[in-house]
Amino acid sequence: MLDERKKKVLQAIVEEYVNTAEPVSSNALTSNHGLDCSSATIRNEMADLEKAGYLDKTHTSSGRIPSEKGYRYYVDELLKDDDISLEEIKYISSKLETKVNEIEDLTKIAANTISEVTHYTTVSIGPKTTSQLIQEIKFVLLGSRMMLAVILTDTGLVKETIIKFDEDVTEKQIETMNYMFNNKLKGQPIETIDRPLEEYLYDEMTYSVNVIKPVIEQIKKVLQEDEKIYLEGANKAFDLPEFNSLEVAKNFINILDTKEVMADMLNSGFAEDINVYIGDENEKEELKDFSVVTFKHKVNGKDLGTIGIIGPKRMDYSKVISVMKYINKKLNEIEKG
Amino acid sequence: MLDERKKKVLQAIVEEYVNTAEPVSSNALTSNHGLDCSSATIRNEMADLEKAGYLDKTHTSSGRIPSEKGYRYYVDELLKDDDISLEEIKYISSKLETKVNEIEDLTKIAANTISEVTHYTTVSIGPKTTSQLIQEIKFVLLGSRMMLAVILTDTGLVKETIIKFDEDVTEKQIETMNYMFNNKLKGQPIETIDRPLEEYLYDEMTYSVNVIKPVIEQIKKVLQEDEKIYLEGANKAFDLPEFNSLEVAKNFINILDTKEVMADMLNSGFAEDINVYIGDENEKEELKDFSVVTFKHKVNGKDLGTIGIIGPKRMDYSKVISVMKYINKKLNEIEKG
DNA sequence: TTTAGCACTCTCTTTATTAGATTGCTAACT
DNA sequence: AGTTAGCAATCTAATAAAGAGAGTGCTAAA
Repeated sequence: MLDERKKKVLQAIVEEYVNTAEPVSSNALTSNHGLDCSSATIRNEMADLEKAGYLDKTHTSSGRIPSEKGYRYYVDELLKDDDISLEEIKYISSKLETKVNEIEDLTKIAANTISEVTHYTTVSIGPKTTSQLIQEIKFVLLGSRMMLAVILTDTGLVKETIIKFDEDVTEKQIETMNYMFNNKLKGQPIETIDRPLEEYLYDEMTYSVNVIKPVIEQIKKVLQEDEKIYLEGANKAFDLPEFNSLEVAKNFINILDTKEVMADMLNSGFAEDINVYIGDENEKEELKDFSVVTFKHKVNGKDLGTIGIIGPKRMDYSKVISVMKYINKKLNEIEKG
Repeated sequence: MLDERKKKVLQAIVEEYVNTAEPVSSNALTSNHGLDCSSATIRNEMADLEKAGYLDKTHTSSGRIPSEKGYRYYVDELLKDDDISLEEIKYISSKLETKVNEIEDLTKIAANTISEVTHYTTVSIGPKTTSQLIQEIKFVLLGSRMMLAVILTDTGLVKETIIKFDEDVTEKQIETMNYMFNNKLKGQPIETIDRPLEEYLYDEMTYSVNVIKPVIEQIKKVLQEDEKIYLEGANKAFDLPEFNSLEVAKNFINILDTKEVMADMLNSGFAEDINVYIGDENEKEELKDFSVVTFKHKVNGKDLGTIGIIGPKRMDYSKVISVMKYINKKLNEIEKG
């Protein structure tokens, strides 16, 4: 357990380092941090904190930087979650009040807003289709060989897909098919579309496989396909000094380009709605030099998508978490009001 | 007019520089380029080419690099447009034969293929909605306060949008509205949805403005909204030596992040189907240090989207153009066959 | 017209030097 | 026992100097 002064010193070092990106010297802490003692005393405290693993040095005679353990302690114990200005509140409110018709757009707007306010790169993904129930399926004939299938889920998600046929189909065929599909799938989880069901549909349908097959395949495809990942503010990272190394910059761009890493990151286990992964805490090898904060965006318990911030370990955790909490609150207000 | 040997020297320098990214010395050209003369002779030719503006030096005693004029001459006169290997042909063919139901997907696949084969970053955009005719509009009621509008254009593009109402609407209302909209808009260019038309619709419709207004607004919005821009292989640029400068790298990421620059680039005037813009030839200030090759992808004269390659001025124009031409040929074959 | 030869120029790399920042430790102070 | 001043030791980062290497331009000969 850290005593009060050690906590203060650790907090001051994290905040100072987050601001300046330079190792923090004992001298720098004597003023403006409410630590009423000399630099020598702070040096002693720093040495203790380093021994305990909360601080690191870049070289023997450098100032200190927080270690991952230090950041973790800061996030768990010292963080301010109301680090948000009036201007920021205004900006966020105005952005979120934009009317949108599709859930994914709302998540995108939230991700964009977070990126704008925090100056970090964000990635976002829509709600997971698996785990949702099919509420209704509608077929709309477009021309004689093309159809649109619309699938509604219980959480209000709408999925559309175009289906093309190799032969002409009639309104009547479409209607029958639509009835069959709804009959069988309504209220079912999306994973339901499995082999037995497919066989049932093939059996029941009296007409050509040329018609029924593309429908099943395309619906399966659109329901199973990975959600699109949206990126915001990729360029913002390049304003940070840690990205002045080409290797880091290249690495970062590579990560953002690898959709699987991003998707796994956003979909990984959520004990809390807001999760912080610092450096090595990230499961993915590629992310071990970065910090990630994910934010599962829910309204009334319904999953509406996930937003992730990727930045340096020297991230302004207070700002990021304050903004996320405020956005969460605001979104729930809007949805209910 | 350049004599045969000067052409050969210029061509050799462009190709050598494209390969190595190093200024080309007179010595490097004496072997392997079909130039049967000494380095001193080549030095004389190089001096002439430099005076004429086709070559540049990085410093007084360095080898030569092509100037923008040099690249332009190469592209116009010396380019090979069959610089494509059997493996590449096979790879491209297999990628393009993937069945797709939506036009935009085809353009995306083509852009992805180009990026994979050339190792440059590509951006792509779907067909322009303006300049297309509305073929049909379908309304589908989803629940009691939500509707899906599907708009078909003459080129086979399908646009969908969800519309939400503040009051309950009936199937019958939707049907009437659908009839009115089709009656008025079928066969019309998309720009048709203007003030007078809106007024006509408001007048004709007997029911609540709460119903008709969101429909018109949302349809207008979806038809006018900017096409999405898809990016492929942003990380590939970082393997090129010209991106070893942080400034250039940052610049590049900034450009890719600025959707307007990309959209303007892809939508700018097309005398030809394939257009090459070298450095300063780019209209956009941001692109003046890069080269861009755009490729308007058409089948049977129908616009299906545009793909652009962004890379260094030291781009492998022969490879890029060969690949584009082959893809163009292949896409037309597939569409017709 | 082509080529060999060579001085000249410029970059890039390596090494050395120096100034500056910060720590850790010791000893004195409260 | 905790705090502080003082100072040697350590390391970085910036600057300067020196030398190797690559390539050109020019002159004069083939």
